[in-house]
Amino acid sequence: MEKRLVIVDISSFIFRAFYAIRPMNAPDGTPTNAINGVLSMLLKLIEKYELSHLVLAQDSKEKTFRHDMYDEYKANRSEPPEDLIPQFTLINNMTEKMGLQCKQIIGYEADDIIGSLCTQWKTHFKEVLIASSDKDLMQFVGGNVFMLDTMKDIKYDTDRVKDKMGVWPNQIVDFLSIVGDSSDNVPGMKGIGVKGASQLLAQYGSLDGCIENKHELKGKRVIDAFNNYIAEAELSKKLVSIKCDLELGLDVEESKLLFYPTEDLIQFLKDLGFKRDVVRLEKLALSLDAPGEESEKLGGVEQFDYLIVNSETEINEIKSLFDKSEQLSLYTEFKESSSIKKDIAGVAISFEGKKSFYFDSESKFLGAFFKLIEEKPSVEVISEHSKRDHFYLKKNVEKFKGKFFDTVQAHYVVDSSGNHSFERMVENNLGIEVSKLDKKDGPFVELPIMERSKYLGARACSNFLLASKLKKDLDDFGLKSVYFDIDLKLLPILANMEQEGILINHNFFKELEEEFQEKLKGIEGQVKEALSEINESTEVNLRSPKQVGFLLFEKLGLPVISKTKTGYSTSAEVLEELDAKGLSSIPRMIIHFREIDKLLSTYVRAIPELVDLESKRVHTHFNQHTAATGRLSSVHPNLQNIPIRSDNGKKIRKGFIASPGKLLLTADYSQVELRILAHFSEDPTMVKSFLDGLDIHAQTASEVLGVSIDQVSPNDRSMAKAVNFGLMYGQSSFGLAKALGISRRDAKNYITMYFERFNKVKGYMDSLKEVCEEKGYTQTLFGRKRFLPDINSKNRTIKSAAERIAVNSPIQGTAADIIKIAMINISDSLKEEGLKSKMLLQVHDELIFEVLEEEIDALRHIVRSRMEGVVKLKVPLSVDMSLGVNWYDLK
DNA sequence: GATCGCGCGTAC
DNA sequence: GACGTACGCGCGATCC
Repeated sequence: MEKRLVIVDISSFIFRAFYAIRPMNAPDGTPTNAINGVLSMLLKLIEKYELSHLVLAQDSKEKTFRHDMYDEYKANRSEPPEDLIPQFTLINNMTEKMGLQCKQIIGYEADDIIGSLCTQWKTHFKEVLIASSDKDLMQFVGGNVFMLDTMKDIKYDTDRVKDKMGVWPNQIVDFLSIVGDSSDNVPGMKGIGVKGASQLLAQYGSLDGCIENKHELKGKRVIDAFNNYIAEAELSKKLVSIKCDLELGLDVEESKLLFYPTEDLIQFLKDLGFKRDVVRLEKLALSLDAPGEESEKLGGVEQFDYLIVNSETEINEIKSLFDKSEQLSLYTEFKESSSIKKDIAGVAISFEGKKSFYFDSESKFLGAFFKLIEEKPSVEVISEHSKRDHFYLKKNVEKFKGKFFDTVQAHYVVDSSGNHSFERMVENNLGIEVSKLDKKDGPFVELPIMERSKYLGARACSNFLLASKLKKDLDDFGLKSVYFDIDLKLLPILANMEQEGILINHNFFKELEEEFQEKLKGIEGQVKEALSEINESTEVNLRSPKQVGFLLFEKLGLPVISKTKTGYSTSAEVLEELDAKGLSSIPRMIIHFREIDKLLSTYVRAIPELVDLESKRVHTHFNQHTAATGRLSSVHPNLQNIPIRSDNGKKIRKGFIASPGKLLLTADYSQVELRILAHFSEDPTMVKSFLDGLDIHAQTASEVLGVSIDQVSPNDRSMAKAVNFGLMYGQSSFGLAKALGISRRDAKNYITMYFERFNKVKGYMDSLKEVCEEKGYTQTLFGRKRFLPDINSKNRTIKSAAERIAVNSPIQGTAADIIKIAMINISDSLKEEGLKSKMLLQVHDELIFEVLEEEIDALRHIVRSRMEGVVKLKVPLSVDMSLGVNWYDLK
């Protein structure tokens, strides 16, 4: 990071904050508006201006040398307002607890401290910024010194000063000597104002220049002034001149910004009633260094040491590092990026985050390194991508038993929002920039070896440092258990599932492709025919929403149902509505075309492309750091959205098959999210219906409609089902009405009746929002956090969106935690009992296994008991299981 | 020719 | 504006 000093005129901040912010009080009645304002101005500075050093300059309480020169100095100042007085000390306490450097020198004003800092320190910094509203300080602007108006976000350079004041920075002193400064009771020269002074200075350069050329001056008032008030001008000049040679007694490095929200500070702010600032503070802290770690804040790549291992000397050094270290970081680069089985191109390791050792893939010294790992099974391997490195080490280190620390996963557990790329993690947490491979430099293997060792070495070192930082964060935020007991344990299990893959019936996909191809041609023919009947011969690409919109709404003149930001909406919902109007047969045809085309392009054609040539199976990748709630995601291909709802779509599942002699076993949690809702809310009606093993949706309908459960019609049940689901997403009456095709009033009634019947559900949801507002995050049953800064947004739309997330995340996230724990326990049991059946896939509430026929009963037993036994809730967890030769025919 | 945002649709 | 979490296709605009 570039060195940037900000000097804050703290008195100026305090007064501006006091007048800018409406009165507010701590729980004990103390006024707090200035404190709050100063805090947020300081935080804004820290967040926005990338400062590395900060000094607060404070006025002396005693009389200053200026009072000695001039009795009347600042004589026009009234006492500060009553409500502000008690806040001064509190602000001092606060800045002290923030660890900020505050400078005060008896007999001098903040201006003198600022002037001295500027002059004496400016060569140490790339930039010096003065945060004050005192015009006098503009005299220092120039070169790398700027003045900052933090309220208006203006950074004054010399040109801006000239614009604002009419004179250049080096003329500010003379300018103020002439016009005076009413706020400090500086007299100036009577009869000359702002305009006159800037004209004079433009012409003669300085006050002395004016005096020398006194006889040339024009205008009665100006001449009078220079005849009578020269003494006043000279006194004024002394008053507005700022001392630049004060003995500061402060070392540059003592002003380094090491701000960290300590317990003490947080408690202090909580006592003042600043709940939301605490959240902002914690968030900000994530992007800053903790105190005491500044030595690790290295400038960048060139700060690390890079060794290429090419002799016994390095191996011996590594050996001695192994002896004294409990961790090492390892960073690998693969020859081809996407697949799990590809060979590595190079690997760098580091034991302390300072020095790295690089091995090329062909290095004859790798064997020695692997042997050292094997001899030290207790070593913790810090990795950025442990699923990948897990296989690398397992392949090369016989009986590899080491444990991993995965930094991406830790970063995600600490804050599941945002970007977990290596470059961002390292930059945001350590302030270190690491290079990225640039495509135009060619692939990794083609770089010179020095470059290879530097690239991976910098990553190995910075990942080591990152791990230390993240371990501290996990501890500070109470997230160690989520990380170590759930996510970290799941990673090798996911790696194994990915490597296992699932078998594909290639011929089936080819046949289905032809079948769907034919269907598409048929539909295209129908569309053409229908169009020719109305003498419309335009060619339309049915895959283009734009062209479809043009056809339907401009050529055919159908009524526009809704619009997107780029044009007409042609969504299925719109097409259904058009079809219902019966004006044209085309919308229905497009619905059919879209359905088949979607299946064909996204699944039937795409999946066989991803079959691994060796294993003949598809190996999806499960991401555990992508979904903000704690869920997994699946990519390449996504096997978590294989169709099941439509008949045509469901057929695709026939293409996913068990290996010969094996079967697929699926096990899914029944209504897991609603059960979690029942557990959390403790709603007696809902809890009871789960305890009684009833059909929850029918039961809901019966409760809401006040009829017995056997009087519930299928339509009633599906209404209830929609409400149950919508509920967990924070759906409004508007949304429910749209989903069910009923009026908004009916939807609203239904929801009202629902909450009357399920009274505690409402209370639970409200409490989720409240707790989130207070704490700034939501939590799952197992303690996984999701931060929601938007929950306190003043923008209603943003706030309600955050509220819906606050309602949904604990439920969705708890379900995600539960199935993750089940996977860990199942995996343990399979190992313990020596079963050869494999877990292949996870689809949020469902697990898919490939099972040997002779292991069916044993596996069924393990899966059920482990899934249902994850945690004891107020309602039972229930699992349904089926068996089949493919993913479609399940019994 | 590569990249990206958009509209749309699939899953839980 | 209005239903939470994902991934990914084809189109078409835009960048190089």
